Amino acid sequence: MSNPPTIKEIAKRLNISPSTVSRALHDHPSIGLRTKMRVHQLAKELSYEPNQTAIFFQQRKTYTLGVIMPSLSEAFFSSAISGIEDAANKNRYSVLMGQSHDDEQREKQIVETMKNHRVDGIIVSISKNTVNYDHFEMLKKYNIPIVFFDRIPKLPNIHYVACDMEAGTIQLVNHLLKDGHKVIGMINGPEKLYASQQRLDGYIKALGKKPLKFDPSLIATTDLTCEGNFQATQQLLSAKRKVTAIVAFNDYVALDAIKYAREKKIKINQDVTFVSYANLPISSYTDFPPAITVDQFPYLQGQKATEILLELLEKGDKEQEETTYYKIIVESKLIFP
Amino acid sequence: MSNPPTIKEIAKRLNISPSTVSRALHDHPSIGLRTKMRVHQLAKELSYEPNQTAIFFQQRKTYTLGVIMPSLSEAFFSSAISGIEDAANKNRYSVLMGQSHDDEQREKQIVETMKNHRVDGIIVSISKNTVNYDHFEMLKKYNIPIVFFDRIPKLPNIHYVACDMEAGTIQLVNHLLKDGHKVIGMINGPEKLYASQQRLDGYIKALGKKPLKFDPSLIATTDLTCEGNFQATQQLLSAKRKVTAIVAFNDYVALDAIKYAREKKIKINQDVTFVSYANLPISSYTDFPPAITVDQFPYLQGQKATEILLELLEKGDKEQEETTYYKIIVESKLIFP
DNA sequence: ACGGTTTACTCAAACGTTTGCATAGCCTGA
DNA sequence: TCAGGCTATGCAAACGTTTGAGTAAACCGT
Repeated sequence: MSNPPTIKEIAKRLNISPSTVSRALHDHPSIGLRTKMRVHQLAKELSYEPNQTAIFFQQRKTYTLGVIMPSLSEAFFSSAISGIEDAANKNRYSVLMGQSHDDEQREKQIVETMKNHRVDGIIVSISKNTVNYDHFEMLKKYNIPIVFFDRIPKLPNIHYVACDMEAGTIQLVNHLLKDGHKVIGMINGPEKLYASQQRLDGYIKALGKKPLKFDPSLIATTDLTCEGNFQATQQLLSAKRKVTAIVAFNDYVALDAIKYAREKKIKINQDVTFVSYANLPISSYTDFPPAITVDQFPYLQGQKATEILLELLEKGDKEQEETTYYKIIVESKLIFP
Repeated sequence: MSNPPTIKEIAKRLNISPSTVSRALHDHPSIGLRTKMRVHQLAKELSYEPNQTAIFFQQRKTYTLGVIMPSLSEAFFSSAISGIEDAANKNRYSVLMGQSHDDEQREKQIVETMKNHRVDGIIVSISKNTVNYDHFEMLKKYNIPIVFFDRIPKLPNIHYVACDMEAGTIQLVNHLLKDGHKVIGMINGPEKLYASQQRLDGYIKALGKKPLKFDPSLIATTDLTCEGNFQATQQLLSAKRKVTAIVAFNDYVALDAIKYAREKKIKINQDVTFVSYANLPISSYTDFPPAITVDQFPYLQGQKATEILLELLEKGDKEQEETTYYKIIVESKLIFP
């Protein structure tokens, strides 16, 4: 017999029924000690291992979590994934991965595949270009819970984990104000990104309280390309009111902005203070890092999202109708490189 | 009926047998056109979807690849993973992920989990601390092919994809020699790493041809921590023979080395030229990037590894005993940031 | 009209495990 | 002694799909 040993096999050899073997292996109380021992003994001898696919099939549960991210190689997401994997692994779950490349079709296809694989739950950071959420709504019918991560769709009754970038931005801007900055510019990301909105809202709220109201000409947007970043920087630096600080959308944008500013002979963090978001490892290697960066703790967020998903899975079995939705906000923190 | 529709369900409603339905759905030639239509029709109406777990179970195939990396968040690996996922996705395979954190036990456990999940094949970059390869050998019994990636164990008869860092190093050193450098130091990684050996071998071979033979005092090793990097740099800079170029183990090491050198008022890439490996995105943001960096194309390597694994899977079904082993070497390339 | 092929379908087993229910044997207490 | 209650086990169905083997009916040419 070259095939791996099965419960049936063990049963036959011991002249008992498969059900007894199954129960013996699970230490079921109604199985005699003697039989239990014999079963365990033989199982070890044959180095029996349960066929998980059979169990998945039978139990309608795969102990697998689906994770869908726009990109697997981007630092923020890969940190998150690392946190997810660690948390999942600790709870004996496996992780099935997919990357959407910010393509709605691909995202749909991945969701489909994961549904077919019967993952128990899904963590997803939606694609920038996804405008239709049917593929996520559909999962409800299949009883597959979703935890949205970082990029959150505008849907009612969803679970999510994200960083409150509005609050983070308020903190950040307040810090700048306290340091005496009066004219603070912002290089924001594409308007339709939720992340951009949050930053903008925080920026406005923080400034709104102060006499020097919000000035739209101090907001530039970038498409996140290098050229876009330069252009936005140029726009801010040539504004009528001289900015003394610039809030950049993230560290990459900040570094480009700094690069541009240096070419214009501006003294970084003296003439103009640059602050941003992310806390990439880069910062410690560059000579002119942003003065402050808002860390979003992607690893922690990933962990948190996983824990929530696992909780949902546990609950799902017991109380079918659970109407409280997790809306977890991880606090960001100002880092001074 | 709240449960998802099954083949049986369709069969019952149409008063035909499940086998007919199954074959109809697969466009089996022996099913009448009329019946086929009726089946497809009803399947669509009920929005039938095959239960993959049942199929996995029945076919002993999961269309899933296992990927084990030391870390999911490190740039090199996450790029590789991105390549793997893209290649797998294109071939309708899913990817199950695990990170070993360079821990042998965890690696073993992940292999175990993946075997239980009945992944069809595995791509693995082994942990630094793995000294025993039984868990990989064991997979042969289960007919699960492995493709080793980048970090390759010393085992006979294995498939692997890696970058020939020896050749890359030879190229790199030759380039330095051509530029007139006479005394070239090296900051190498931990000796037991294969990656370190390759770099060393390349270094020696490149220098061996020249009159200025290989000088052991020009080799420092680092444990890859920041302090280790500084220390190694110090060692090289204070060597009796004044080095005019330093080959660093990777970009991170190089950046630390450069940082240290700058503190010692050394003019980067003038007094001493720094070169390294990786081509991290960092390089373009830092003021003093390594003058040359050897790109290993992790994304491409990941793709390649996946393609090989898929080929193995196809072959495995037909010719059980295939004795040719893939040893794919991806060529590295010198990049001048 | 009859042997033989083709067409279109059914049957039943198989994949490996779990689990509700049945039951045989034994013990216990009144 | 017997009802009742354990203890240890077996039976069989179920999960959903695929597939080899079998077969009834229709069709063919002669």
